[in-house]
Amino acid sequence: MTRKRTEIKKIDNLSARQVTFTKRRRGLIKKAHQLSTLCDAEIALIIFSSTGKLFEFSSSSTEQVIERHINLHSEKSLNPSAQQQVDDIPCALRKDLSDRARELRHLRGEDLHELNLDQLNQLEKSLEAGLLRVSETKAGRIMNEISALKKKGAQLLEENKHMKMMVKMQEATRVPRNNHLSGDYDHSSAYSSSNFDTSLKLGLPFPQ
Amino acid sequence: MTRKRTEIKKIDNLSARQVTFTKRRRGLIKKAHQLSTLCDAEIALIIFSSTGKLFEFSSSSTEQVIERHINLHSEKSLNPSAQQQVDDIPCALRKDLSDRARELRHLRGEDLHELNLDQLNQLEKSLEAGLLRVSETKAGRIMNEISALKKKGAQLLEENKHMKMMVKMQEATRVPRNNHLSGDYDHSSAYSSSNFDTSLKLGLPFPQ
DNA sequence: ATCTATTCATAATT
DNA sequence: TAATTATGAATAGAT
Repeated sequence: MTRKRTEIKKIDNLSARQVTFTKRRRGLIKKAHQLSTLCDAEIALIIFSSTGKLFEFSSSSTEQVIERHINLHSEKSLNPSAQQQVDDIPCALRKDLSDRARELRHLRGEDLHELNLDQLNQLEKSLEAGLLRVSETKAGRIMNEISALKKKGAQLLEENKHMKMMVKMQEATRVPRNNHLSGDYDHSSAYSSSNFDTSLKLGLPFPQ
Repeated sequence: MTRKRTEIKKIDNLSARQVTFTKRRRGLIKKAHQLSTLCDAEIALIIFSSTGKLFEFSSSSTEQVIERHINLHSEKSLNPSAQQQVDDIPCALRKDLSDRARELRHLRGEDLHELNLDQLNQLEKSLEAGLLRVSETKAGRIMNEISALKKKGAQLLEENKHMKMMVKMQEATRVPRNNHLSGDYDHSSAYSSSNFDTSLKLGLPFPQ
């Protein structure tokens, strides 16, 4: 909303999207808070980022507002009253369960004969979107690993140099004061070998 | 926020409060919509006015977002095992339910931060396999539709030819035996027009 | 409801 | 990642 009029459609660039998400999320929560205070309204705001992270604001408690919302909606369908409690809930659960199982099968490419062409198209879109996100996440993860390894590598190189210098110095003064220097050598050796161990552990996240 | 800096505290004057509520509520919902669109976030916004009236916005469905919110919070608190005896089956069901919900979210590319690189690779493979199957099924379905349409087209062409011949013959013998031939013409016309209807219906599976 | 002066939010930039 | 700034957007008060 500044420097340039912003078109309201998904921001392609990932990092720009993340920055905008952070800024606008803050702004939105601020406005929600202001509205609830100024006008004495009860507000719940639930935000899941595209990476699945949860952000929420509530004037009271999110659970409380959700409960109020659910109550309002269930009042419409709450007449066959009492005896369901033990019986009906498991039934609804079962329904949910089988719905999700079916959706999972479809996402795995099973039982596709149940679907018409429109549903297949929709499913294809959903799979493509999911795949894209997974690939993006994986790429990001890998880039992080690589840069961490590079950093570690540079660090090790540095330590290597240092060690070589130590060894050289030691050799230069080898014959005189033999006992003292041998003690120094052992110490630096133990130090560097423990560092190599650490680097090997850091390498392990790639087991393939 | 204009004409004068507004202090964020409850507006005393009732009508001023109502006016502000209306204006800011609209603004808030607009911003929520923009955020969800720009950053591909899943958002639910629930607003109860001080008079108890409900206003809501959701990028998908409020129920869906609420469910996701509840799932996230209930997964954290799932250890106390003892007192379940009667509740045991529903509990197992619930576990199943949330497991499947999680798997579905992952397949949709949500909450991927929960997964390590191995799991991401596995998920990617699964999505690719599913996508392949869906694409193949879709392609097969489309090829079938096309060949059915072609067949129908050929059939219609044949019938067309036949009709033309009939008309020609009729014209050649138009003046004599006028009544009889007119009856024949009507009959074949009705027949062919019903066939055109059939072909149009077959075309419908492609609504795009 | 509409208008406008002003503050606020934020896209681009650093 | 965190500030800064120029400008578009929201809105308080007036009509």
